[in-house]
Amino acid sequence: MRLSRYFLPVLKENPSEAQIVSHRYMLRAGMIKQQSAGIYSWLPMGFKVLKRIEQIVHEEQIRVGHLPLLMPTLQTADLWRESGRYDDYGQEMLRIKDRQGREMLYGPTNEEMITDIFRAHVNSYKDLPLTLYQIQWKFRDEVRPRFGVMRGREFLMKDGYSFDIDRDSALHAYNRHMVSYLRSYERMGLTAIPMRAASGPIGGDNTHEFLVLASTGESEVFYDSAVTDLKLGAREVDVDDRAAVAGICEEFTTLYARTDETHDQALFDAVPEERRKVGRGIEVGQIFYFGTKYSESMGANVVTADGSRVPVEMGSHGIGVSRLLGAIIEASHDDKGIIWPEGVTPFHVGIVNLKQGDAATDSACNALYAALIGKGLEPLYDDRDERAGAKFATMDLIGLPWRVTVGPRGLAAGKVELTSRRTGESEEVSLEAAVDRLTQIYASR
RNA sequence: CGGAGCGUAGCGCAGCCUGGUAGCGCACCUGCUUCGGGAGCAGGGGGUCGGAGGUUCGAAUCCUCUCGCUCCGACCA
Repeated sequence: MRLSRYFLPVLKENPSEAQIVSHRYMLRAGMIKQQSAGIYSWLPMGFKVLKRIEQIVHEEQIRVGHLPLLMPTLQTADLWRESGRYDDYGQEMLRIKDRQGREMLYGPTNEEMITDIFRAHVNSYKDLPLTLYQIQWKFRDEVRPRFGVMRGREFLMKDGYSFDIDRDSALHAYNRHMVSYLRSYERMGLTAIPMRAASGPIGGDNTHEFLVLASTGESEVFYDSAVTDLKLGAREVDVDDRAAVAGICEEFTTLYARTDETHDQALFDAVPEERRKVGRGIEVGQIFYFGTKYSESMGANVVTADGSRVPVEMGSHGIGVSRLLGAIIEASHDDKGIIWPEGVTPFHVGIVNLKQGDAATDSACNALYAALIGKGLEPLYDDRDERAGAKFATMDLIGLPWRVTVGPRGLAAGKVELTSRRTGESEEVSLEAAVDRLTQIYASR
């Protein structure tokens, strides 16, 4: 993409409504525009990152055998009356009447609807296990939306629902989700720690939240610092191997890590003092096993091998996709702007032409641009007629992990400059070497 | 929902107390110079002062109502 043809309305000054760094940078980098309290338009750059994150979530869900589908944002009140949650959910649920006076709602979550789909089409244990998920917009009429996309009213969420014949199988689904989530977050460059959580309005007793450590987080967290060293990495996991999957979960949940809701001071005190940490975290996902809470109230039964009918065992599992943008920025920025991890960056590399209109730099930039595209990379070429400082400032703000600087001085020696946004380190290399390096860097992503 | 604020040009703000021609910086447009970390000079365009009502010869300014937004708290992916 050539910046001169892109839509990137960057702001020099901080919008007054933005208090936390991710919100400020998302506004300043032209990623979002607020339309109303807690409701945002996603401008091209923001939309691009949102789609990258969504793509990672999809890939990791599909990798473990979960099936994508899409349910509507609007639901009928009837469905929610069946589960009893229509009256329980409270003011957070946005209620709407259609022209016939029928009561509708903008879905804050989809347990009822997925259960309705399930009971209509699944009758036998032979169809289990089954995990269906979607990535769809939700609406929760928060009392006090804030922090930009971190606590919006409208937000994009991955919500998945698992159906199993018995408790053991359901717990395996729970564990499988944990592993899949861990890998998703790692691909986004995040350290997200699973922490024992309280269940809230969804219900159920077995639940973990995934927290990204950040000083601006809304939850207070207590943890053994050794958990931050745990990595899933590139290890192969057979998702049907219950023991292997449970083993990974054990590895990630044995060390003490809890939010203030479930904090147990006595257990915490048992952690070696130098590893005992108290901090704040951003919740970016949660998994629940809730048994037959919905299947019983809504009659989602299956026939077992011996011919009896039992309510299906369920779990639900969510990732806050739009919130992740905020969380990633909170976890990865400096005073100049965002620093995107390679896994989610909107463009792989920025090209800065220091002397736009100069025949040599223009043609070198064009060649570089074409070569990168030829390697399957997406460069953002700043071809605006701006001074060097303005171009650097824009690149730093929008946070592409790599920058290639092309100027007459270096070019005279046949060199361009490859700079890491994260470390600020530069190396002078030939144009071809820069392309090779970048190709290598992204080969594994 | 309790408490506290704020709505003046795309963004950041001043002006309001003490009513009298709507301003500044950034951004934008034109020209010249400049050109490796948000350039300089000159010129230019853009605002129903959130909305409605009232007081007044006259309202951004005073009064009433209303809408919107933000912050702190309680609640939450």
